[in-house]
Amino acid sequence: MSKPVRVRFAPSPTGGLHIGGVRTALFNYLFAKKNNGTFYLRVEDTDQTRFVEGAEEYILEALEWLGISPDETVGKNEKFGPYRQSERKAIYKEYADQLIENGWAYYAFDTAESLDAHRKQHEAEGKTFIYNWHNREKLDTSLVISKEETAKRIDNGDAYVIRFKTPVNEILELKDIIRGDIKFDTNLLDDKVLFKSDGMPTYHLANIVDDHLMETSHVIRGEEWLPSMPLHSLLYRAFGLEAPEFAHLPLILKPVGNGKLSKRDGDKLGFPVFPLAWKTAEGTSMGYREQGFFPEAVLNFLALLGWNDGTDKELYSLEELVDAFDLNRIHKAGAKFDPEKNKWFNHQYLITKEDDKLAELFKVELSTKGISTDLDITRVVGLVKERANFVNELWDLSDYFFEAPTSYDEKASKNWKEETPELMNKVIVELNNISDFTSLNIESLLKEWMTTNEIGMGKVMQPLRLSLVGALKGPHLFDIIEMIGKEESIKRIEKAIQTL
RNA sequence: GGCCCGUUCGUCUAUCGGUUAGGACGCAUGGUUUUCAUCCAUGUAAGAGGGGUUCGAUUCCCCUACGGGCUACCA
Repeated sequence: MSKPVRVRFAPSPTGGLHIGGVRTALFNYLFAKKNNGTFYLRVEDTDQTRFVEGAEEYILEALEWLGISPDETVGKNEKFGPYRQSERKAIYKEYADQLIENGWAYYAFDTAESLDAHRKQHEAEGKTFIYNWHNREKLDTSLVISKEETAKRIDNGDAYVIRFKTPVNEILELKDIIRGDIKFDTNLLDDKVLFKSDGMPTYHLANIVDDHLMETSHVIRGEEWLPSMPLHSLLYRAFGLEAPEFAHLPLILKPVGNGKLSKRDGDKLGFPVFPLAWKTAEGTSMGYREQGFFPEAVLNFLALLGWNDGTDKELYSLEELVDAFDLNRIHKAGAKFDPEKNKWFNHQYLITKEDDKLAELFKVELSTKGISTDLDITRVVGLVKERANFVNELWDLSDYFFEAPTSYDEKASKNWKEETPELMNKVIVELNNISDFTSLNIESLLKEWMTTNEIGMGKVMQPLRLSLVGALKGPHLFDIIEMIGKEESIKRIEKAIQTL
């Protein structure tokens, strides 16, 4: 256990970073920091057909927004660079050749069409086609022709791939940190393609070579990779290398219905599955950032999806997560994504944020709305923030501070009785007489007036709120009166008298 | 179809053989706020089924069911 901890997040730049990928990155980050190790990012772009412009930049930007940027990656501390697999082609070829040399791999000349035909035929007969020991010598491979013949075909330009020669009759007993011991029968494995005819390695080869060269100590990845673990383990053996430790994370499932969370679910169900908005030809998928989520809240929620430290604690800063994190305490089963709880986390972060920090964010909103004001925004935010889940809800919760109501809530208007206008006119008189126009003072003077004249509080307070706010909602009424001022308050009451 | 992983309240989860099966989200009710929200209190609701092992199983083993993943010259 003296080997330094080095873990990686290895996404493919094929689109926006999915929320499941974010969690994988987070758990890698937490594990690295917990163990004073290194968290690096490697770009797995070996499939040129699926490359998407801008995806790599998006991933880095997303991690940066979340505050879990890698220590090493493309263009940053390239200790074992390059960190883009497409730029490491020559390395993989060397390793593939080494495997051929040692008899761990072979050339296969089958065309995609002929393999397809084989599969279809097997399917028609109710059988499964597996490319492995039981048929590899009946197919078009270097195993059944001479070295010279093989070399000749390659020189001729015949398209070939390099396949792994999976050993036979062996039960592999592998260990996963989260799942414990897992057994695989090598006879059921297929001879996976390691090196493609386009000169690029497949994921499997590149992954093993790079994890070794980049001195990876632990491979923490999604459960969808569990079936590849025997192949990867065998590859390490073939290279005479010690395998890193493995931990396969449970998947994040759809909130409703069956299956794992997909990129399309978010827009369909009204919550983001991307950290940042992601634009494609078909449209833009919403992002956590754009929806007003705080990165801390997203991380906190994600961390608790499938992991907990055994206590009842739920709110963790990133530092606290690092401190408490333990791979062994990750739940084995997949977890359904819960948009409601996700919101709750954001609410928790919002109400504990300092008012002036929130005010800064809110001012941006206000200026895009073209609102200019002399009001103390920090105080406004402080008065309404506990009603909000997101910064972008602040406006709807506080618009009456900035603009007089243009309509009155229908239900609440029932509180406007026949005698109300007369009462409200008296309130105007009282307000006019107050010189020290502070919330506390207004409150005590008005209440005093109501008690001495034996006027029921409800008869005054409800219509008054309706006049000023337009509905029966909002913070302490006298705070509102002080904030908008004597003149504006009276104006609004007069308008209500006319309108209602 | 084959292989692998999984299964505690609606959801996220605690429990490492003996508990009134705990917490959180959600929902409901009550209190506070003569508003709304916050907050507080209370309630709601769970060990997939069947076999074992054991004095005793949610916990260990097996079977079934169900859920999930993989099964490409994609990652």
